[in-house]
Amino acid sequence: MAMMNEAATDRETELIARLQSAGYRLTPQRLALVRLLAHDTSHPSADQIYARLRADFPTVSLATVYNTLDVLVELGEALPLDLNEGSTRYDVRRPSAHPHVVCRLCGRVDDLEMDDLAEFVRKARSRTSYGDLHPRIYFEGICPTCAASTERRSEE
Amino acid sequence: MAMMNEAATDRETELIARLQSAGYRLTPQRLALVRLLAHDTSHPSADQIYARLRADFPTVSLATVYNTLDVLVELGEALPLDLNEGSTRYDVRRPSAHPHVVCRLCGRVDDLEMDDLAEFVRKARSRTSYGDLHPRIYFEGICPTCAASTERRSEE
DNA sequence: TTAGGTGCAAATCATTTGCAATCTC
DNA sequence: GAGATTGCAAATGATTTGCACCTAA
Repeated sequence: MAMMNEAATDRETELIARLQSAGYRLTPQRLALVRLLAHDTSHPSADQIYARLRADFPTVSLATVYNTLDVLVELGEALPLDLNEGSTRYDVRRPSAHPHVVCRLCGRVDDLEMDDLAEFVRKARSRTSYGDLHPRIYFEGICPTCAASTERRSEE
Repeated sequence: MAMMNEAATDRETELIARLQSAGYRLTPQRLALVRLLAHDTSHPSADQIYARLRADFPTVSLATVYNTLDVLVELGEALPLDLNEGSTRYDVRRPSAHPHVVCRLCGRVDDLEMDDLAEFVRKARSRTSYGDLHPRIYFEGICPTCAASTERRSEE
C-alpha cells in the first residue's frame, strides 16, 4: 500500500515536471486534473474527469478538459483508449501501450498484464509489410461484479 | 485467382442463405449490398458502402445501409472494426475476430494472420478474473505505399 | 393484412472549433 | 503586450431514431 501511494505521488510529480519542462503553464485546473489522473486507476472518460473536476472548479469547461488531455497525449503521458464504448477513456498512470479488459455490461476497465506482449508484437511485425507498428489490444468480457449479479438474477 | 473468386462466390451464397434462413427479406438493395461486401477486401466504412451502393440504387439511404449492417453483425456475419479512425469499418469476409493492421496515414486496412492468436487469448484468460473474453486486436502502422511516398518526399 | 423495409429529416452524442475575454511571463 | 489558456456557444460528423409510406408473403 505504501508503495502504491508512493508510486502515485511519483507519477503526479513526474507529470507536473513534464508539463512545465515542455513549456506548458500549470494553471490551477491543470494541476487539479493532473492530480486526479495521477491517482485514478479507473481509466475515466473526458466526461467523467469533467464531472469530478467540477466539484473543485465549478466553472471549468469540457473543452478545457479535452484540451489538457490532448496536451498529455501529445507529450506521450496519457494513453487514449478507444474501447468501442462510445467515449474515449484515458490511462494516465501507464501511458505506454498495454492491453486492457473492458466489461461489456458496466464499462469497467482494468489493465491486463501480458508479459509476452513484446513477443506478440514482434511476430506481428514479421507478418506484415506495414512499418512503425504499434499495438492496440483489448479484450471485452464480463467483470466479476457483473458476472455475480447476472448469476444471482438467473437463480431467481 | 480462381480460388479467390470461388471463395468470394461461396461467401456471397452463404450470406444470402443466412439472411433468408434467419427470416430476413432479400430486397434488391440488400442483395446488392451483400454482393458488394462478399467481394470487398478493403474493410469499408458504412459511408463507403453507401457511396458504392448509390451507383446502382440512387435512392438508397444511409440509414438502410446501417440497418443492413446491423443485421449482418447481429447474425455474426459481419465484424465491426473500431480502428480509432472516426468511422467503424466492417469485415464481412472473415467475421470471426482476428487482428488487423491500419495505416495511420491513408486508413488502409489489411487482415493480419496471427497463428498464435489462440495462445495469446488463452494466456489473457488466465490472467484476468473477467469472463467471456473476446479479443479486439489491431496494429497501427504505415502501409508500404505511404512509406514509399514519404521516403520520396524526404529525398527531395 | 401485416410485419418487415425504406427514406427522409430530425435527434443524439462525443468531440472540436471560433472567438472574445483573461491571465501570465 | 504577446502568447497561452479559458469558457461559452456553435459546428462537426458518425450514428440512430421517429414516422409515414411501401411492398411482399
